[in-house]
Amino acid sequence: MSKREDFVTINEVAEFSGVSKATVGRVIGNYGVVAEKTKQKVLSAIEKLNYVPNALAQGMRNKTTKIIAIVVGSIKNNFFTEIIYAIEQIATKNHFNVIICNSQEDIEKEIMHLKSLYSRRIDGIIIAPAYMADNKIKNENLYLYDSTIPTVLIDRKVGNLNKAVIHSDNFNGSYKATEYLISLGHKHIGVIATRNFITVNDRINGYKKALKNYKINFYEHYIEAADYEDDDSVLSAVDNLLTKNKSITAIMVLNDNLIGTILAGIKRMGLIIPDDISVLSWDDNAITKLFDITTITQQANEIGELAVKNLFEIINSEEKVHPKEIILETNLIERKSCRSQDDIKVLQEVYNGSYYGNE
Amino acid sequence: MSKREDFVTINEVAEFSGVSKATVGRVIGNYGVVAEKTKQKVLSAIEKLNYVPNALAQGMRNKTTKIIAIVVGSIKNNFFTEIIYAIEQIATKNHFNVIICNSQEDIEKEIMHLKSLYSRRIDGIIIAPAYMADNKIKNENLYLYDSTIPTVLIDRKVGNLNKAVIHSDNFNGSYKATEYLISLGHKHIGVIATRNFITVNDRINGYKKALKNYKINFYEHYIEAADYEDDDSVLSAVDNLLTKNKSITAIMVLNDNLIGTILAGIKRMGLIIPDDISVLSWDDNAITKLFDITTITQQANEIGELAVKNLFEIINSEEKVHPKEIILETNLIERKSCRSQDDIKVLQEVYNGSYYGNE
DNA sequence: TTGTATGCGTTATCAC
DNA sequence: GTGATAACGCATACAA
Repeated sequence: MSKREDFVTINEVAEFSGVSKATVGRVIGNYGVVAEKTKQKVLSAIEKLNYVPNALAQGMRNKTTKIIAIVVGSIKNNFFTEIIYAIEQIATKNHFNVIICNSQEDIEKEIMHLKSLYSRRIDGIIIAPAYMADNKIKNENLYLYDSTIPTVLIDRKVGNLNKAVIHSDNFNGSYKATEYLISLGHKHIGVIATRNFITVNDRINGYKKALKNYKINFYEHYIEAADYEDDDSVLSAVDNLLTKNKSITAIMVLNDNLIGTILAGIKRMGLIIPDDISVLSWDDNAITKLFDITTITQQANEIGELAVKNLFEIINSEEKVHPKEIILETNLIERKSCRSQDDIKVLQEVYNGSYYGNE
Repeated sequence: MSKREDFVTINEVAEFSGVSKATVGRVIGNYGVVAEKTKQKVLSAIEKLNYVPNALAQGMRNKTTKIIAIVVGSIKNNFFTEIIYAIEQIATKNHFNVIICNSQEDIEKEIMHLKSLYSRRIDGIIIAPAYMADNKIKNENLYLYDSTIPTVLIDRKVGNLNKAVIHSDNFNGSYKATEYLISLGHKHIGVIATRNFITVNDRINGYKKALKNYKINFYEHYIEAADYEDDDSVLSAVDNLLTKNKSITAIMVLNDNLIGTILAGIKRMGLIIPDDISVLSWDDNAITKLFDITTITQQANEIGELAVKNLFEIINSEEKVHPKEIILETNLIERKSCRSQDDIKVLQEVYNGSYYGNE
């Protein structure tokens, strides 16, 4: 690799303006005293030479890099993109740069990134850890997660790391959603979700809890797994769920990147929403909006904002440990994709003749 | 701000293993000769102390940072996200970190970012410049764009910067799209587009050229501007276009982030696609797929890949100047949102009785 | 086979 | 008011 040696240094500025680099430093750093005339000489030299201080050298000297990093599972995921956006906005305002790292939900890749970030001595890390519900951080890597670099976890909490965590109330969000469907008279509620993330687990637990509280049977086969990167797996999840379980009247979708394909699958089966099947999704996006899908939303923007703000708080604090858990409420946005079962009962009774049978 | 001074240095490793730091350096850098026994001592010290070399110091010494940056208008935009994703993938494979910068299509912000990146002495920059068709780079900032830091421009070409550029063939893509609509018999084709980006200009020019070639009148009022961050502006663009110009039979949408709202607007007016109005969009996303919208696609992933690959080529080359223009073809994905006008004519003739009138 | 010494570009203390 | 200089952590030429 070719090395570039063509950046102007403070020495060249000093030479050009006929003073020592100490004086140039005083002008740049705005400290000490400099004669007005000297100052002007230096400033004009800086401008003429296009001098921009070397941040690496500053970093070494000052022990601060003005860089934070954000590590997420995928930057194609809407939820993360919105979080990153919020983080970048605020970081920039504070004159920080943001390094993005994509773990692809792979722990090895995540560790590789953390090591690289650690070596850069960045000032802070925001991470949505790629840890599944059943994973643990290996001892040999613990120093990367539990370093003295200020760290904020988002979206997912990891074991007993003593770090600030910011995430949605997945359990209650799902509980509310299930409760809502139950209130419409649904008793057979299917679920489609991706793999074993902690967040998804919480959502499934919320669903189970609601069923239990309302004394509704839970069936393991009402839950179908799907891989959002594989459309076919999503389509066949819809197929399986609805053909094997004829009594299902509503589907809860626990991940936002599934809804598009699920709608396509439902359409393919010739079913109408909400007449034949009710649908409730997670997170809001162009599709849920356009199709008037009732959905549970997370405060992605707020998660991002809170993450940076808390990170800066930690960076600026003298304390070493900052345990803290912020749990954000989810919202149920009621639209037109869920139908009351009472209507259907009426219809069925009409159809069966029993409704007017009493006349 | 609290400074951290708790990172293990090469000196501590040396001390711990009872050798000089030069020897530690030899072990880490895998150069020179080290006795096997010494090597083991050092390695175990590194592991015990969790030593990770300071990349800042390495950067100063080696004059390379292993960081590249990507500067785009918005990281919420699908097109850019896909490009960033491709870049991040390849950069990581090459042990580079990626800094993302969001210019919000604001030149001042872009310059601020470039200055910051310049100060970090990063190894390369990929930028989608925030320059409108009529903008020029001020002389005082030219050094930021025309620095010796390897640079690749994407999506948009800027004046006469002697840099590698990678972008889609917007002109011909739009020409093809217009031609396709004309071939279906459309003569009154409306356009909805965002503001004055060079890319959009090219697309409009392609549209005009096609009309001209097929001897079809061009009307300025067939082009409506809309702001994708303002749903109302999009809705009223649809409204204006279709109520003021009753003869329009097809709409071309020149930016992908508009299509969702435009579909909503069309639906609101009670129009059916493609029976009442044909729609052709730009870029492919969840919505165009779900609604079977015919669209022009750009090779976003390829643009990202080519951008990094060319960037690395420049980084590894001895040459100083790398002018180059790679123009990627767009594809017309024919789906079901555009209807042949012949069908309609037939229908109209049936309706008017003239079709069977000759019998 | 290993150790010593120097420079990368800043910042800031100390001396004049 | 200004200049000389040390230190940050690493890589490596040179010495031993």
